[in-house]
Amino acid sequence: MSATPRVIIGLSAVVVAASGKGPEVLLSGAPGAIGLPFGSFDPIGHRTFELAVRDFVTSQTGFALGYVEQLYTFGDKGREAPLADMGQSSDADRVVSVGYIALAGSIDEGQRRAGVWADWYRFFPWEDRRSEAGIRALDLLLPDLKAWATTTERQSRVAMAFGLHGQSWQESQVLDRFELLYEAGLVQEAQRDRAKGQTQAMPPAERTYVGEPLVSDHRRILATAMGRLRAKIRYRPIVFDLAPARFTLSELQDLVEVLCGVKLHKQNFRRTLERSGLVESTGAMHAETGGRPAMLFTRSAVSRQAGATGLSLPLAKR
Amino acid sequence: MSATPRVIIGLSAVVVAASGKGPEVLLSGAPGAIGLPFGSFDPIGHRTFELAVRDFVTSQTGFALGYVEQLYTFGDKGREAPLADMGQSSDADRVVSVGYIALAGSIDEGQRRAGVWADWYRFFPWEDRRSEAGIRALDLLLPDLKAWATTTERQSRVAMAFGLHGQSWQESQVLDRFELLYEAGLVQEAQRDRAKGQTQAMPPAERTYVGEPLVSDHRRILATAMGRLRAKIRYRPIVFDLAPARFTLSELQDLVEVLCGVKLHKQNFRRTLERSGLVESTGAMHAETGGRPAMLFTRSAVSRQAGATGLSLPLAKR
DNA sequence: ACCACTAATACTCAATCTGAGCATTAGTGT
DNA sequence: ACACTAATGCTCAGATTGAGTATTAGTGGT
Repeated sequence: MSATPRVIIGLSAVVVAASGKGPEVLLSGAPGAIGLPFGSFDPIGHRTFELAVRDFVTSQTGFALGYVEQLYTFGDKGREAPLADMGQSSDADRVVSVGYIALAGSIDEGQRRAGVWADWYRFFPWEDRRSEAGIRALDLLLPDLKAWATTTERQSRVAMAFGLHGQSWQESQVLDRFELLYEAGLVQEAQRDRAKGQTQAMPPAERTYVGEPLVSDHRRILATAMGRLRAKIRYRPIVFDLAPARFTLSELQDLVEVLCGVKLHKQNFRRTLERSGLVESTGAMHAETGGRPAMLFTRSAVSRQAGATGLSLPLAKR
Repeated sequence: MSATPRVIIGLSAVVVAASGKGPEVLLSGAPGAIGLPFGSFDPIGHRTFELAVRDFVTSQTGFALGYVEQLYTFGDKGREAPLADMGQSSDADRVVSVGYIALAGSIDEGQRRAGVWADWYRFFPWEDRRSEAGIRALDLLLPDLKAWATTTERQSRVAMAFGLHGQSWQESQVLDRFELLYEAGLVQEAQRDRAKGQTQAMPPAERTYVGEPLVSDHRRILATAMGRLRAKIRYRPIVFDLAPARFTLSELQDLVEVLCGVKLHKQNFRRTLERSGLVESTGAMHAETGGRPAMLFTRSAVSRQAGATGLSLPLAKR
């Protein structure tokens, strides 16, 4: 049994930060081969995965991570393209990657410039239902998706995932949507992975894709993270790990909206939020917006307790 | 970098089935060294983890799994005791185990006897808040827990996890509770893991423990699975993967109660359930209970859709 | 000092959901 | 026909939501 090829455990981290305008993820790699921060797990040096993740993210990017949570372990053969720059996996090795989500809190311009951050909607334009660009992105994809959906099973999956035919758009089904686009060949990774088996490079595709690709299966990992984060907002107070220490309710709402890609009903958002007891007002005000000054809030002690719930998301009408 | 010790990927499965009276998990191993079904992942033969899990569970136990979901990847050093019967990991190897939950549906007596099934409350008596035995189990532990909680931080963790001081009992915090008991040395694994480093075996403990131990960190894996399952019941219609094809609402309620270890308010349970549209009545009746015959229901098409929600759990008063 | 403008905050109202019970059946066994 | 036992039905008040309308308290000119 010792002739088995090695298994290499890679760790990838989806590090999310909120920077004034939106959710941004930390990237690494050279142009053309951009991916998530990725490190390999050293069975001797690292006692736990989590420590290893904190470790390599900090040493690669200088950030100290706050909240860290294991995401998923990706082990499918064939889905990952070889990571060119790792230089330590031979063909015979099997790379299994344990993905982590980390929330880096709210970062300032300085920190922002220190790392390579990108708005996550660059990779998933269709996930932003608030912007014109997002709506347009989905409109571009839908005809092709529908053309691909030749069976009823496919049709119903598409309808569910993308909220067609009266189904509602579920912001957390990011992965389902990505998987469908992948299967339908509408994201670049699909073509790349198909080509991989062959010796000859495929001719460059005619197709212009919507959304930028990432190295290996990192876009899938990112989709998983987005979905998890969006779902978790509803049942655990994690937004506060992305928000600054003091914030106005509008800022918090903006943050949630941009993470979930949807518009919320303002008055109802504040109402449920204040009732929840997750925030408490500091005395201070914030008057930089040109309107009535807003109260500054902080997360309350309640929000730090183990069983604390998340936010309700009162969607705004059309 | 090629001198690294090998990493071995183990797969462990928490296979849950509902057998008339309660949730049962599939076990394997010899008496005294009971654990979860465990297999090691073969990087060549297995294309995906999920296939590997289905594969080894079926070959080890004869069951075909239904719903399968990845649980967590456990990689902490020191938490796992060596698995005696694996015989393929040398001391230098690092075993990382990817845990899966699988729901085996509703099993009959024949299937039940074919495998080694155990009521999961054998390992977590305190998790059953409906039975006298469960209440008593917790009462036995609380004094020791309180004695251990010397700092305010510990006290508040204990209070949160076990629903003391007005905090409510959260059925899904199974892992938090187990971790606290472990840290407090109130479960057998704690003592075993501490003894592991030493050459001499520790003298047998005087203490009588509440709840049976499992091999390696399998009880922790099981706790994770229970927590996940209990939480998931609320937001995804997974109960139906444990219920028989046709069931009465009382049977379904029983199933949920036993999984979550709490009593529910009957009328309200049926009300929300019927409103949810997750079930639909077959015409048939079931009259074996000695009372008014009950309508037999099935899960509806809605309950199979991607975005379908779970059940609400209207707790019954004291 | 006064006015227009812009967000932030306050209130309202109806439609739903929930928590708790009380009341009515439709079988089974005698 | 009668007692018993679950399964169903119904009711009511209190809390939560979805959607708006109505007031503020600053800011930037004039």
